[in-house]
Parts: sequence; structure tokens; C-alpha cells
Amino acid sequence: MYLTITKRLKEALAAHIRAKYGAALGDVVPNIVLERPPKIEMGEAASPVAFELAKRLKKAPRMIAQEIASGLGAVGGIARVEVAGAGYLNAFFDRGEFWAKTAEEDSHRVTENTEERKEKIIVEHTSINPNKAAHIGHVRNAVLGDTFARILKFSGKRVQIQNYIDNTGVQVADVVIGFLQMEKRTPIGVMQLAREPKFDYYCWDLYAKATHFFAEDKARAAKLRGETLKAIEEGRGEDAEIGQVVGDAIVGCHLRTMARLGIHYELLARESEILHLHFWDAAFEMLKKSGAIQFVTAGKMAGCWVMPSSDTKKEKTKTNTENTESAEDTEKESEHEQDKIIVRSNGTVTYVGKDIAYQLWKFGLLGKDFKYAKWKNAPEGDEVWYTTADAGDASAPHFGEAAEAVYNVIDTRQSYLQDVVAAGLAALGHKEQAEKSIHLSYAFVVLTPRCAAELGYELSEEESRKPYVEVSGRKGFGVKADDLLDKLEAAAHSEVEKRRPEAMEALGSTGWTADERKVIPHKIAVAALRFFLLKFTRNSVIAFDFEDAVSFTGETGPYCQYAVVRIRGIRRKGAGGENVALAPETVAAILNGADGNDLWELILHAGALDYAVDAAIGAQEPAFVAKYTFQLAQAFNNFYHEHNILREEDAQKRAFFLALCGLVEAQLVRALDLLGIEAPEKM
RNA sequence: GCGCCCGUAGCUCAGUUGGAUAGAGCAUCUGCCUUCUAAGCAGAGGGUCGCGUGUUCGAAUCACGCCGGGCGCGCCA
Repeated sequence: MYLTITKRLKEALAAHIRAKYGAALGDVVPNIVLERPPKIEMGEAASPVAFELAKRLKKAPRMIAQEIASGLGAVGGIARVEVAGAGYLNAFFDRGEFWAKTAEEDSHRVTENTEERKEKIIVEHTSINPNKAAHIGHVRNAVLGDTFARILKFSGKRVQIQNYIDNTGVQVADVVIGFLQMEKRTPIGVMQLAREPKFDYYCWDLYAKATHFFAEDKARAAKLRGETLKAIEEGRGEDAEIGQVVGDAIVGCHLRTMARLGIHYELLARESEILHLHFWDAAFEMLKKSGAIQFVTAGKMAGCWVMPSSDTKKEKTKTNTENTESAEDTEKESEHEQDKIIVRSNGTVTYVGKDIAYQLWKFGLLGKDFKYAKWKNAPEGDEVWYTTADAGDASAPHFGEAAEAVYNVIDTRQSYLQDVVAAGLAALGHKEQAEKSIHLSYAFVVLTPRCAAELGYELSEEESRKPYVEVSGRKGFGVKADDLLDKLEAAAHSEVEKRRPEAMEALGSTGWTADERKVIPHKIAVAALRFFLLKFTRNSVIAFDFEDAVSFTGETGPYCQYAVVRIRGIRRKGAGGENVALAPETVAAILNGADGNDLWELILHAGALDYAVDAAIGAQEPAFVAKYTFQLAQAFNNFYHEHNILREEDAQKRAFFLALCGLVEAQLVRALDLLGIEAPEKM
């Protein structure tokens, strides 16, 4: 609701300024900025536009503000506009109306997007190499992607979630070599092992051992890797057989791990099919024909197909809007830059090349499509599809349908490569799609030295000099996702035991059911972890520490859940109180009354979810929603301590408080849902 | 060397696309459960927003230059 009104105000201001001061000020009009005044007594939205106008009109800002305020006319939802300070325009909302509309909007909202006609947005996230267990870094990726997808859906977009599976890369090859060469296993033996529940953990260790094994003899490593990789890519022999078993089994593990966090996927797009269905060949032809890549005949890169650096450069500077450097400068600089190799002199394609082909497919520009089949090993209740080169299932959704925009959730270290991929699309003439290939980047997760020590990791001299330690799947060092979740669930369980001993002891009617004893700690654990990963903005490096992640107090997921639990308790006990007819005049009287400001701020905040979501999408920053949720919970807790709802003697006031609880609960639950957090009935 | 990111309270971080008196959480200290669940609330201390110059009516935010830290730049993925 807050978004609706501020939008209206912006439009009204823009129209008024245009009409009154003329087109000469055209550049001011599109940038009307609204902000929240520092105090609620100063209104709900303010515009400093008069300062901007003062420059051009050579008039005092306060005078201009006065003119605008008196000439603006009525704006829906706004009671009045006043001039404040040196020339601020402060808008005061109609509190009663805001309350009524928010409650109404609340009951009408459709969260599910059922309209098939809407253009689709792809969010690709997780994309863990299927050769080891998922670790905390992977969880950040998945949680960010999942949350962003939820936010997009909430704003009415049709979103399709894809998880890219590189099941034919060197990482899988390394584990295959581990099984075949180091452990001397047969495909059948590996197949049996792969049925074990913690197969991903087994591979985690094996992968680390393989890395060690390769380090001992670099020449042997290169030879083995080359052979194995080729066999896997071509799908022949024991290598390929084991590769597939490992890949499929590990993907199954990852899906189960992520399902614990409420993360699900619609499509597993696999590299094996990109190879077998010759996606690259199609892309290669397009790139050659358009001149986007060129064959190098002499020098260091003789025999390679490269993308000239000027192309990638252009793409990058273009996003930096205004700064138009002279063409001369750009050329000079590009001389020093290296062209990006797309096809090696031995004829094999690089990762970037494959990614261009894949990105073209996402936008429906490749002229090819996969076949699809249902993933058999999906977590309970999930329907997941995967790409196949076989006949496929005719009833599969149309995954090949062109996307309007694509969000790729990948850590910031791959920014350069993502730019090259986008530049590839642009060079093929798909400028629009290049711009809508959005790299949702985030900084990686590292461990504090204390955390590393807790894990029994011995720091090298170089590492101990640094403020934190990098997670490395290759070294087998990091916090595994399932271990962390187990730890969090155990911590949540003992926290419940400590705080509500009666709940876990099955004493009389206060005891929790067996189901609740399991599910509630789980929900708390998920809330703690997801919120912990979401409260940081994307480009902030998270230094992981058990102490912070396991915390359930302060700015955490459980704090937000707790607010909901409190409301639910009150509403259960106060049931019926809402039935007292609540006159709109009474609400207005309360909100505009002496101590109405605090109540009003709570309502205003509850009604600003749309605003938070809009900002989150605009900045591609899920952390905004986490912040919003925490602040709403905090605002409710303030209200809770100031007013005793059930003991309120004034029936009208009591009915209003209960209705307010209902509104806050609805908004909190909704906001938590966007974060992938469920609020329990009790905790 | 080139490119990207970061530097805000003791610690971890916000700061809504330049606005009014720079905010949270944690930690420390002091209060508050006979009252709707204390996973809570109130209060206190704690700041040259890395440094400098500039643009502006107005800068934590923008520009330039330093200082300090991280990452990327491979015929790896």
C-alpha cells in the first residue's frame, strides 16, 4: 500500500511541476525522489524537489514548496501536504483510509501466479558440481536464488527455477578417477555405494583425496584427467558409466539437502545434454557467421577461435551509463586486453562457449531444445524435470519457451566470465537479451579462523595471516550443509527444552505432540540459517561462524517467527473479539489521537511490504526483505509491550488491536514466506 | 600491470538509488515476568562514516587522488 500511495504522489508532483513550471525543467520531473521523514510527526513521505527547482528557477526553495503545496490538488490516500524545514514537501497520509485499504489489499492479494500468458523469467541457482556434498557457500547461492525467485513471484512474475548440473566436467572426472584408479572399484561397486544415504559425504572425502593424489604427480594427473574427461563427454566405457552414477546420485543428495531448506527446482539442465544434443555446434555456427568470434592464424593463440576483447569491453562500459569516453581511448585500452578464447586450438570448446550456447537456449535463440523427463529420485512431494537426449516425456512443461529475463545466481568471482557470455549474445545481435542476462552476483562465504579451528582444520602459515579462511571443496574443507542443519536443529531443540521445558516433557496438556517436537525445531533451524544468509547484502563477504549462525536472539529468523507466534497466541485467546463491529471513524479517531503515532507507525510499516518488495527487485537485493521483516517484527514487539491487547477494556479499541494483530500477522507471514521461512503456531 | 568489490560504534552489518539529529544486532552495564510466550522490552556507554581534495543549497552516498583489504584477469570449469 505504501508503494501505491507514494507512486501516486510522485506522479501527481511530476504532472504538477510539468504543468506549472514548463518543459524546460523536464529533467527534474522524471527523478522525483521521495523519502521517509525522520519523524512520523513530519508525515509519511517527503520530497526535496523544491531544492532542485530552486536552482533553475532562482527562487527560494521554501517559496517554491509553498507554491507546489497549495497548487497540487488532491492525491488519493493523502490527507494534506505541508511545507517543512528549508523547503521540504511533507505528505501526510489519510491514516484511516490507509488502514482500510491495507486490510482490503491484504485479503485480495493473489500470490500464486496462475496466468499462463505472462512472460517467463528464469532464475538459475544452486548449480553445484555433482561430485561432493553441498557446503555453506552453496547454501548461500541456493537461498539467495530461491528467495529472489519467491520475491519475483510475489510481484506477479511467472518464474521458472532451473539448476544447472555440470555432470561432465573435471570435477566429476576427478571423483571417477578416485573410484576407478585409487579405490579400484567396479561400476557395480560404485552403484551400490551410491545407494548409501551419505554418498555425498563419501565423495567429499574422495574428492579431497583425489586432489591430493593429482598434486603428487602433475603429469599423471593431466593424462588421467584428459582421458577420463573425454570418455565422460563422449559417454563411453566405465568412466562414463561411473560418471553418470556419481552425478545422478549426488544430484539426488543435493536435492534432498536443499529440500530441507524449502528449496525446490523445476528443471535440472544438464551439461551432458548440451553436449549430446550439439547445442554448442549450433551456437558455434551462429558465432562464426556473425563474426562475433574470429579464427586466429598467428601468434600465441594461433588455431583458436576468440571473441575480440573490444566486444566484451563495449558491453561492460555500456552499463556504466553516462560516461562516454572517446572512441580513441577505448581503442587504446583494448589493445592491452586479451581476446577471450572460445574454442581451443585442439578444437574443444571452453566453458564460456558452452555457456553462451546455454544462455541462447534460455532466451529461445538457439533454435534447439532438450527433451525432458521426470527425475525419479526427487524428494518427496517434488516434481522435478531433467534434460535428456532420449525421447523424453511428452507431458513435460515447455521449458524451451523463451524467457523474458534470466537471472543467473553465481558468485562474484565469475563476473568477468558472465560479462563475456552477455557480450557473446550482444555480438550476435541480441542486445536486448544481453541486457536481460542478469548476473545475480554475491560474495562468497568464508570461515572465521575460530570456526576453522573448531572444524579441526590446521591453518597454513599463509592462511593464519588472513582474517578468515576460504572454503574449498577441492581440499575437502568447509562446513557441509547437512551437518550445519543437523547442528542447528539440535541447537533449536535444546533451546526449546531450555525455554519451554513443559513442551518437551509431555506433561499434561502443555506438552507438544511428537510431530511438533520434531517440526518446530526444524522450522527454527531453517529460519536461523536462511535469515542469517539473507541479512547480509549480496556483495558483503560472510564470515561464517557457528556462534552467529546458531544465534536465535536479536536480528534473526527466530526473532521474526517469535513475533508471529505471539500474535497467534493472542488471537487464539482473543477469538471472538474481532467480531465487535469496528467503525472506521473509531479507527481514524484512535490513529489521529494523542498516542496514535506509535500505532500508526506499525500500520504504516505493515502496509509497506509492497514497497520493500519493489525495492528488493529494483536493487536485486533480497536482504531488503529480510530487513523489512525484522523491522516489522520489532515494531510489533514494541506495540506488544506498550498495550495489553486482551486486557483492553474499551471494546472498540480491543477489536482494533486484534484486527491490527491480524494485519501484522498476515504481513509477517507473507514476508517470512518470501524468505522461505515458516512461522510455527508455537515455539 | 589492468578490471571489479569493500573500508561506517569494541565486533558483525544496514543506510531505500545526494536530503532533515548517521542506525540495528551482538558484546558490556542497569532495570522489567502474579499481567496476551522474557527467543521479549526499556535505558546507558560507545562514531575524525579509511585519508585528502573537489562538485553541490546539502556528501557516509557522486568525481578525482592516496592508504589499507579482498577477488578476478589460464588453450581450467
